[in-house]
Amino acid sequence: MTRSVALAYLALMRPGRNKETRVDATMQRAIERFRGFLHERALRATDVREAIVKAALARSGHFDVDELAADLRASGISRATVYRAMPLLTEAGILQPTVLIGQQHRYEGSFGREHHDHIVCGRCGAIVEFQFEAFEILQREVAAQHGYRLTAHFHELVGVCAACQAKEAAHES
Amino acid sequence: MTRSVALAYLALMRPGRNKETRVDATMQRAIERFRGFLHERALRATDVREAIVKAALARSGHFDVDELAADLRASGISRATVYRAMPLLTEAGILQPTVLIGQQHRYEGSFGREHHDHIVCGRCGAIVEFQFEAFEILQREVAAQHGYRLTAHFHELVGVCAACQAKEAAHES
DNA sequence: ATCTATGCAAAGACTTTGCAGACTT
DNA sequence: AAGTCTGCAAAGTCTTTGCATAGAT
Repeated sequence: MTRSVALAYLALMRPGRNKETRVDATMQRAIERFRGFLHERALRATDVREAIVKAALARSGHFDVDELAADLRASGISRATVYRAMPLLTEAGILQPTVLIGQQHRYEGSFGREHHDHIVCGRCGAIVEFQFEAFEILQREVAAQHGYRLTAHFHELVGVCAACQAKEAAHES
Repeated sequence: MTRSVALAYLALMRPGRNKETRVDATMQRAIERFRGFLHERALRATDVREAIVKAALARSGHFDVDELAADLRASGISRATVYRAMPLLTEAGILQPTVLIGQQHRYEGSFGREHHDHIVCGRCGAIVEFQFEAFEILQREVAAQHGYRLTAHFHELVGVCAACQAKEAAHES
Protein backbone atom coordinates (compact mmCIF):
# COMPACT_ATOMS: atom_id res chain seq x y z
CA MET A 1 0.00 0.00 0.00
CA THR A 2 2.67 2.49 0.99
CA ARG A 3 4.78 1.20 -1.84
CA SER A 4 2.10 1.72 -4.43
CA VAL A 5 1.51 5.27 -3.26
CA ALA A 6 5.18 5.96 -3.67
CA LEU A 7 5.16 4.47 -7.15
CA ALA A 8 2.22 6.61 -8.11
CA TYR A 9 3.92 9.77 -6.95
CA LEU A 10 7.01 8.82 -8.87
CA ALA A 11 4.85 8.42 -11.94
CA LEU A 12 3.31 11.83 -11.39
CA MET A 13 6.68 13.51 -11.21
CA ARG A 14 8.29 11.73 -14.12
CA PRO A 15 8.80 14.06 -17.09
CA GLY A 16 7.55 13.27 -20.60
CA ARG A 17 5.33 10.31 -21.51
CA ASN A 18 2.32 12.45 -20.84
CA LYS A 19 -0.37 9.97 -21.72
CA GLU A 20 0.92 7.42 -19.32
CA THR A 21 1.42 10.01 -16.63
CA ARG A 22 -2.15 11.16 -16.99
CA VAL A 23 -3.38 7.59 -16.76
CA ASP A 24 -1.41 7.03 -13.61
CA ALA A 25 -2.71 10.26 -12.16
CA THR A 26 -6.29 9.28 -12.87
CA MET A 27 -5.71 5.92 -11.32
CA GLN A 28 -4.22 7.58 -8.30
CA ARG A 29 -7.23 9.82 -7.84
CA ALA A 30 -9.52 6.86 -8.27
CA ILE A 31 -7.67 4.90 -5.66
CA GLU A 32 -7.85 7.80 -3.32
CA ARG A 33 -11.55 8.10 -3.80
CA PHE A 34 -11.88 4.39 -3.22
CA ARG A 35 -9.95 4.61 0.04
CA GLY A 36 -12.14 7.45 1.18
CA PHE A 37 -15.18 5.39 0.34
CA LEU A 38 -13.89 2.41 2.30
CA HIS A 39 -13.06 4.62 5.25
CA GLU A 40 -16.56 6.13 5.32
CA ARG A 41 -18.00 2.66 5.44
CA ALA A 42 -15.54 1.44 8.03
CA LEU A 43 -14.27 -1.15 5.57
CA ARG A 44 -10.66 -2.10 5.14
CA ALA A 45 -8.28 -0.85 2.51
CA THR A 46 -6.45 -3.95 1.41
CA ASP A 47 -3.88 -4.59 -1.28
CA VAL A 48 -6.23 -7.02 -2.89
CA ARG A 49 -8.98 -4.43 -3.24
CA GLU A 50 -6.53 -1.92 -4.58
CA ALA A 51 -5.31 -4.40 -7.14
CA ILE A 52 -8.88 -4.96 -8.24
CA VAL A 53 -9.43 -1.23 -8.68
CA LYS A 54 -6.27 -0.97 -10.73
CA ALA A 55 -7.13 -3.92 -12.92
CA ALA A 56 -10.63 -2.56 -13.46
CA LEU A 57 -9.32 0.85 -14.50
CA ALA A 58 -6.61 -0.70 -16.65
CA ARG A 59 -9.26 -2.39 -18.74
CA SER A 60 -10.67 -0.27 -21.49
CA GLY A 61 -14.22 -0.69 -22.62
CA HIS A 62 -16.73 -3.14 -21.30
CA PHE A 63 -15.94 -6.28 -19.41
CA ASP A 64 -17.53 -8.88 -17.19
CA VAL A 65 -16.41 -10.23 -13.85
CA ASP A 66 -14.84 -13.24 -15.45
CA GLU A 67 -12.54 -11.17 -17.61
CA LEU A 68 -11.54 -9.00 -14.71
CA ALA A 69 -10.93 -12.05 -12.56
CA ALA A 70 -8.77 -13.53 -15.30
CA ASP A 71 -6.55 -10.44 -15.21
CA LEU A 72 -6.19 -10.89 -11.48
CA ARG A 73 -5.68 -14.61 -11.34
CA ALA A 74 -1.94 -14.21 -11.86
CA SER A 75 -1.88 -12.13 -8.67
CA GLY A 76 -3.56 -14.96 -6.83
CA ILE A 77 -6.82 -13.07 -6.37
CA SER A 78 -9.82 -15.33 -6.44
CA ARG A 79 -12.96 -14.94 -8.42
CA ALA A 80 -15.01 -14.85 -5.24
CA THR A 81 -13.14 -11.82 -4.01
CA VAL A 82 -13.63 -10.05 -7.30
CA TYR A 83 -17.33 -10.73 -7.08
CA ARG A 84 -17.35 -9.42 -3.56
CA ALA A 85 -15.58 -6.25 -4.63
CA MET A 86 -17.84 -5.32 -7.53
CA PRO A 87 -20.57 -3.66 -5.45
CA LEU A 88 -17.91 -1.63 -3.69
CA LEU A 89 -16.39 -0.43 -6.94
CA THR A 90 -19.73 0.56 -8.36
CA GLU A 91 -20.86 2.29 -5.20
CA ALA A 92 -17.59 4.15 -5.03
CA GLY A 93 -18.14 5.40 -8.58
CA ILE A 94 -15.16 3.53 -10.00
CA LEU A 95 -17.26 1.32 -12.21
CA GLN A 96 -20.75 1.42 -13.55
CA PRO A 97 -22.86 -1.50 -14.64
CA THR A 98 -23.67 -1.48 -18.34
CA VAL A 99 -25.19 -3.44 -21.13
CA LEU A 100 -28.21 -5.16 -19.84
CA ILE A 101 -29.09 -7.61 -22.56
CA GLY A 102 -27.56 -10.99 -22.03
CA GLN A 103 -27.31 -12.74 -18.77
CA GLN A 104 -23.96 -11.67 -17.49
CA HIS A 105 -23.34 -8.45 -15.64
CA ARG A 106 -21.01 -6.18 -17.52
CA TYR A 107 -19.18 -3.13 -16.27
CA GLU A 108 -17.06 -0.29 -17.47
CA GLY A 109 -14.88 2.29 -15.85
CA SER A 110 -16.82 5.38 -14.83
CA PHE A 111 -14.27 7.30 -12.82
CA GLY A 112 -13.56 10.67 -14.39
CA ARG A 113 -15.66 9.86 -17.43
CA GLU A 114 -18.68 11.67 -18.79
CA HIS A 115 -21.90 9.78 -18.56
CA HIS A 116 -22.96 7.91 -21.68
CA ASP A 117 -25.28 5.15 -22.78
CA HIS A 118 -24.97 2.32 -25.28
CA ILE A 119 -26.18 0.94 -28.54
CA VAL A 120 -25.61 -2.77 -28.88
CA CYS A 121 -25.77 -4.77 -32.05
CA GLY A 122 -28.12 -7.67 -31.46
CA ARG A 123 -26.32 -9.78 -34.05
CA CYS A 124 -22.62 -9.37 -33.38
CA GLY A 125 -22.58 -7.62 -30.02
CA ALA A 126 -20.73 -4.54 -31.22
CA ILE A 127 -21.15 -1.68 -28.79
CA VAL A 128 -21.23 2.01 -29.56
CA GLU A 129 -21.46 4.65 -26.86
CA PHE A 130 -23.59 7.71 -27.23
CA GLN A 131 -24.07 10.84 -25.28
CA PHE A 132 -27.17 12.90 -25.71
CA GLU A 133 -27.81 15.64 -23.26
CA ALA A 134 -31.46 15.88 -24.27
CA PHE A 135 -32.11 12.41 -22.86
CA GLU A 136 -30.68 13.36 -19.51
CA ILE A 137 -32.85 16.44 -19.27
CA LEU A 138 -36.00 14.71 -20.40
CA GLN A 139 -35.42 11.85 -18.02
CA ARG A 140 -35.20 14.13 -15.04
CA GLU A 141 -38.34 15.83 -16.19
CA VAL A 142 -40.27 12.59 -16.63
CA ALA A 143 -39.16 11.37 -13.22
CA ALA A 144 -40.16 14.66 -11.62
CA GLN A 145 -43.58 14.49 -13.28
CA HIS A 146 -44.17 11.26 -11.40
CA GLY A 147 -42.82 12.59 -8.15
CA TYR A 148 -39.54 10.71 -8.38
CA ARG A 149 -36.11 12.08 -7.64
CA LEU A 150 -33.94 10.49 -10.30
CA THR A 151 -30.86 8.66 -9.01
CA ALA A 152 -29.81 6.54 -11.96
CA HIS A 153 -30.96 5.28 -15.30
CA PHE A 154 -30.35 2.46 -17.68
CA HIS A 155 -30.78 3.28 -21.30
CA GLU A 156 -29.71 0.80 -23.85
CA LEU A 157 -30.58 0.72 -27.52
CA VAL A 158 -30.53 -2.56 -29.36
CA GLY A 159 -30.22 -2.63 -33.10
CA VAL A 160 -28.39 -4.05 -36.06
CA CYS A 161 -25.07 -2.42 -36.85
CA ALA A 162 -24.10 -1.27 -40.32
CA ALA A 163 -21.82 -4.26 -40.91
CA CYS A 164 -24.50 -6.77 -39.95
CA GLN A 165 -27.08 -4.96 -42.06
CA ALA A 166 -24.74 -5.29 -45.02
CA LYS A 167 -24.22 -8.98 -44.32
CA GLU A 168 -27.95 -9.53 -44.17
CA ALA A 169 -28.51 -7.71 -47.42
CA ALA A 170 -25.83 -9.83 -49.10
CA HIS A 171 -27.43 -13.01 -47.80
CA GLU A 172 -30.82 -12.13 -49.14
CA SER A 173 -29.62 -11.30 -52.61
CA MET B 1 -57.94 -26.06 -29.16
CA THR B 2 -61.25 -26.22 -30.95
CA ARG B 3 -62.91 -26.20 -27.58
CA SER B 4 -61.14 -23.07 -26.43
CA VAL B 5 -62.09 -21.25 -29.62
CA ALA B 6 -65.69 -22.17 -29.02
CA LEU B 7 -65.47 -20.93 -25.44
CA ALA B 8 -63.99 -17.67 -26.60
CA TYR B 9 -66.78 -17.10 -29.07
CA LEU B 10 -69.33 -17.87 -26.44
CA ALA B 11 -67.68 -15.28 -24.25
CA LEU B 12 -67.81 -12.76 -27.05
CA MET B 13 -71.50 -13.25 -27.56
CA ARG B 14 -72.46 -13.30 -23.92
CA PRO B 15 -74.37 -10.16 -22.92
CA GLY B 16 -73.32 -7.97 -19.99
CA ARG B 17 -70.14 -8.36 -17.97
CA ASN B 18 -68.35 -6.11 -20.40
CA LYS B 19 -64.99 -6.03 -18.74
CA GLU B 20 -64.64 -9.74 -18.78
CA THR B 21 -65.87 -9.96 -22.33
CA ARG B 22 -63.28 -7.47 -23.42
CA VAL B 23 -60.54 -9.40 -21.68
CA ASP B 24 -61.58 -12.59 -23.40
CA ALA B 25 -61.69 -10.81 -26.73
CA THR B 26 -58.18 -9.44 -26.27
CA MET B 27 -56.94 -12.83 -25.32
CA GLN B 28 -58.57 -14.32 -28.34
CA ARG B 29 -56.87 -11.84 -30.64
CA ALA B 30 -53.56 -12.48 -28.93
CA ILE B 31 -53.93 -16.20 -29.39
CA GLU B 32 -54.76 -15.70 -33.00
CA ARG B 33 -51.72 -13.58 -33.51
CA PHE B 34 -49.65 -16.21 -31.77
CA ARG B 35 -50.97 -18.93 -34.04
CA GLY B 36 -50.17 -16.84 -37.07
CA PHE B 37 -46.69 -16.33 -35.75
CA LEU B 38 -46.18 -20.05 -35.19
CA HIS B 39 -47.49 -20.81 -38.64
CA GLU B 40 -45.09 -18.36 -40.29
CA ARG B 41 -42.22 -20.03 -38.53
CA ALA B 42 -43.45 -23.50 -39.29
CA LEU B 43 -43.76 -24.19 -35.59
CA ARG B 44 -46.55 -26.12 -34.01
CA ALA B 45 -49.61 -24.71 -32.33
CA THR B 46 -50.00 -26.81 -29.24
CA ASP B 47 -52.37 -26.69 -26.31
CA VAL B 48 -49.42 -26.24 -24.01
CA ARG B 49 -48.22 -23.13 -25.81
CA GLU B 50 -51.71 -21.75 -25.86
CA ALA B 51 -52.03 -22.30 -22.15
CA ILE B 52 -48.79 -20.42 -21.63
CA VAL B 53 -50.05 -17.48 -23.68
CA LYS B 54 -53.25 -17.42 -21.66
CA ALA B 55 -51.46 -17.57 -18.34
CA ALA B 56 -49.07 -14.83 -19.43
CA LEU B 57 -51.89 -12.54 -20.45
CA ALA B 58 -53.87 -13.36 -17.34
CA ARG B 59 -51.04 -11.97 -15.22
CA SER B 60 -51.12 -8.27 -14.70
CA GLY B 61 -47.97 -6.27 -14.28
CA HIS B 62 -44.47 -7.63 -14.25
CA PHE B 63 -43.52 -11.21 -13.59
CA ASP B 64 -40.66 -13.62 -13.99
CA VAL B 65 -40.58 -17.08 -15.51
CA ASP B 66 -40.85 -18.72 -12.14
CA GLU B 67 -44.11 -17.00 -11.33
CA LEU B 68 -45.55 -17.85 -14.70
CA ALA B 69 -44.39 -21.46 -14.37
CA ALA B 70 -46.03 -21.65 -10.96
CA ASP B 71 -49.36 -20.66 -12.51
CA LEU B 72 -48.95 -23.42 -15.01
CA ARG B 73 -47.70 -26.17 -12.77
CA ALA B 74 -51.24 -27.21 -11.93
CA SER B 75 -51.78 -27.87 -15.63
CA GLY B 76 -48.76 -30.13 -15.64
CA ILE B 77 -46.67 -27.78 -17.76
CA SER B 78 -43.02 -27.93 -16.91
CA ARG B 79 -40.71 -25.06 -16.19
CA ALA B 80 -38.47 -26.09 -19.10
CA THR B 81 -41.32 -25.70 -21.53
CA VAL B 82 -42.16 -22.29 -20.15
CA TYR B 83 -38.56 -21.25 -20.61
CA ARG B 84 -38.62 -22.58 -24.12
CA ALA B 85 -41.77 -20.62 -24.88
CA MET B 86 -40.61 -17.22 -23.64
CA PRO B 87 -38.67 -16.26 -26.77
CA LEU B 88 -41.67 -17.18 -28.86
CA LEU B 89 -44.02 -15.05 -26.82
CA THR B 90 -41.73 -12.06 -26.96
CA GLU B 91 -41.06 -12.42 -30.67
CA ALA B 92 -44.76 -12.74 -31.31
CA GLY B 93 -45.35 -9.50 -29.45
CA ILE B 94 -47.34 -11.11 -26.66
CA LEU B 95 -44.79 -10.23 -24.00
CA GLN B 96 -41.95 -7.82 -23.74
CA PRO B 97 -38.90 -8.19 -21.57
CA THR B 98 -38.51 -5.46 -18.98
CA VAL B 99 -35.25 -4.66 -17.35
CA LEU B 100 -36.12 -3.92 -13.77
CA ILE B 101 -32.77 -4.03 -12.04
CA GLY B 102 -31.92 -7.37 -10.59
CA GLN B 103 -30.70 -10.58 -12.04
CA GLN B 104 -33.80 -12.38 -13.14
CA HIS B 105 -35.47 -11.82 -16.47
CA ARG B 106 -38.81 -10.18 -16.05
CA TYR B 107 -41.61 -9.76 -18.54
CA GLU B 108 -44.91 -8.05 -18.97
CA GLY B 109 -47.80 -8.35 -21.36
CA SER B 110 -47.38 -6.19 -24.43
CA PHE B 111 -50.20 -7.35 -26.66
CA GLY B 112 -52.52 -4.50 -27.52
CA ARG B 113 -50.66 -2.16 -25.23
CA GLU B 114 -48.83 0.99 -26.15
CA HIS B 115 -45.12 0.88 -25.67
CA HIS B 116 -43.90 2.28 -22.38
CA ASP B 117 -40.88 2.33 -20.13
CA HIS B 118 -40.47 2.27 -16.35
CA ILE B 119 -39.42 4.28 -13.37
CA VAL B 120 -38.53 2.15 -10.38
CA CYS B 121 -38.16 3.33 -6.83
CA GLY B 122 -34.77 2.15 -5.61
CA ARG B 123 -36.04 2.09 -2.04
CA CYS B 124 -39.40 0.37 -2.10
CA GLY B 125 -39.52 -1.04 -5.61
CA ALA B 126 -42.63 0.86 -6.66
CA ILE B 127 -42.96 0.93 -10.43
CA VAL B 128 -44.49 3.65 -12.54
CA GLU B 129 -44.83 3.38 -16.28
CA PHE B 130 -44.21 6.29 -18.56
CA GLN B 131 -44.67 7.00 -22.21
CA PHE B 132 -42.80 9.74 -23.94
CA GLU B 133 -42.90 9.88 -27.68
CA ALA B 134 -39.88 12.18 -27.80
CA PHE B 135 -37.67 9.41 -26.45
CA GLU B 136 -38.72 7.04 -29.17
CA ILE B 137 -38.00 9.55 -31.89
CA LEU B 138 -34.66 10.59 -30.47
CA GLN B 139 -33.61 7.00 -29.99
CA ARG B 140 -34.20 6.16 -33.60
CA GLU B 141 -32.25 9.21 -34.58
CA VAL B 142 -29.30 8.40 -32.33
CA ALA B 143 -29.19 4.84 -33.62
CA ALA B 144 -29.31 6.02 -37.21
CA GLN B 145 -26.47 8.46 -36.57
CA HIS B 146 -24.32 5.48 -35.68
CA GLY B 147 -25.47 3.39 -38.60
CA TYR B 148 -27.72 1.15 -36.52
CA ARG B 149 -31.22 0.08 -37.37
CA LEU B 150 -33.04 0.18 -34.06
CA THR B 151 -34.85 -3.01 -33.08
CA ALA B 152 -35.48 -2.59 -29.37
CA HIS B 153 -34.53 -0.55 -26.37
CA PHE B 154 -34.38 -0.75 -22.62
CA HIS B 155 -34.98 2.42 -20.80
CA GLU B 156 -35.40 2.31 -17.10
CA LEU B 157 -35.20 5.19 -14.69
CA VAL B 158 -34.26 4.56 -11.09
CA GLY B 159 -35.17 7.06 -8.44
CA VAL B 160 -36.79 7.65 -5.12
CA CYS B 161 -40.56 7.84 -5.15
CA ALA B 162 -42.51 10.60 -3.45
CA ALA B 163 -43.47 8.41 -0.50
CA CYS B 164 -39.90 7.32 0.16
CA GLN B 165 -38.67 10.88 -0.17
CA ALA B 166 -41.17 11.90 2.48
CA LYS B 167 -40.06 9.07 4.72
CA GLU B 168 -36.45 10.12 4.35
CA ALA B 169 -37.24 13.72 5.13
CA ALA B 170 -39.10 12.65 8.26
CA HIS B 171 -36.18 10.50 9.37
CA GLU B 172 -33.71 13.31 9.03
CA SER B 173 -35.76 15.82 10.96
C1' DA C 1 -45.04 -40.58 -41.82
C1' DT C 2 -42.25 -36.90 -40.57
C1' DC C 3 -40.71 -33.79 -37.68
C1' DT C 4 -41.60 -30.78 -33.67
C1' DA C 5 -42.86 -30.34 -28.67
C1' DT C 6 -42.77 -31.79 -23.98
C1' DG C 7 -41.36 -33.58 -19.34
C1' DC C 8 -37.87 -35.12 -16.73
C1' DA C 9 -33.60 -35.06 -14.89
C1' DA C 10 -29.03 -33.72 -15.58
C1' DA C 11 -25.93 -30.33 -16.89
C1' DG C 12 -24.45 -25.53 -17.36
C1' DA C 13 -23.46 -20.70 -16.48
C1' DC C 14 -23.04 -17.29 -13.22
C1' DT C 15 -22.98 -15.83 -8.44
C1' DT C 16 -23.04 -16.31 -3.44
C1' DT C 17 -21.64 -18.26 0.93
C1' DG C 18 -19.40 -20.98 5.06
C1' DC C 19 -15.22 -21.53 7.04
C1' DA C 20 -10.45 -21.19 8.73
C1' DG C 21 -6.47 -18.64 8.39
C1' DA C 22 -4.34 -13.87 7.00
C1' DC C 23 -4.46 -9.09 7.29
C1' DT C 24 -6.01 -4.20 8.75
C1' DT C 25 -7.01 -1.02 12.21
C1' DA D 1 -6.74 -7.70 20.34
C1' DA D 2 -10.94 -7.32 17.66
C1' DG D 3 -12.96 -7.69 13.68
C1' DT D 4 -12.71 -7.65 8.56
C1' DC D 5 -10.90 -9.94 4.23
C1' DT D 6 -9.52 -13.69 1.45
C1' DG D 7 -9.16 -18.23 -0.92
C1' DC D 8 -11.16 -22.43 -1.40
C1' DA D 9 -14.67 -25.42 -2.20
C1' DA D 10 -19.41 -26.16 -1.78
C1' DA D 11 -23.89 -24.60 -2.43
C1' DG D 12 -27.36 -21.68 -4.74
C1' DT D 13 -30.03 -19.62 -8.35
C1' DC D 14 -31.55 -19.22 -12.84
C1' DT D 15 -31.52 -21.27 -17.44
C1' DT D 16 -30.50 -24.65 -21.01
C1' DT D 17 -30.15 -29.25 -22.92
C1' DG D 18 -30.28 -34.57 -24.04
C1' DC D 19 -33.32 -38.01 -24.52
C1' DA D 20 -37.42 -40.79 -25.09
C1' DT D 21 -42.24 -40.30 -25.68
C1' DA D 22 -46.37 -37.67 -27.10
C1' DG D 23 -48.36 -34.76 -30.38
C1' DA D 24 -49.07 -31.69 -34.68
C1' DT D 25 -49.20 -31.29 -39.63
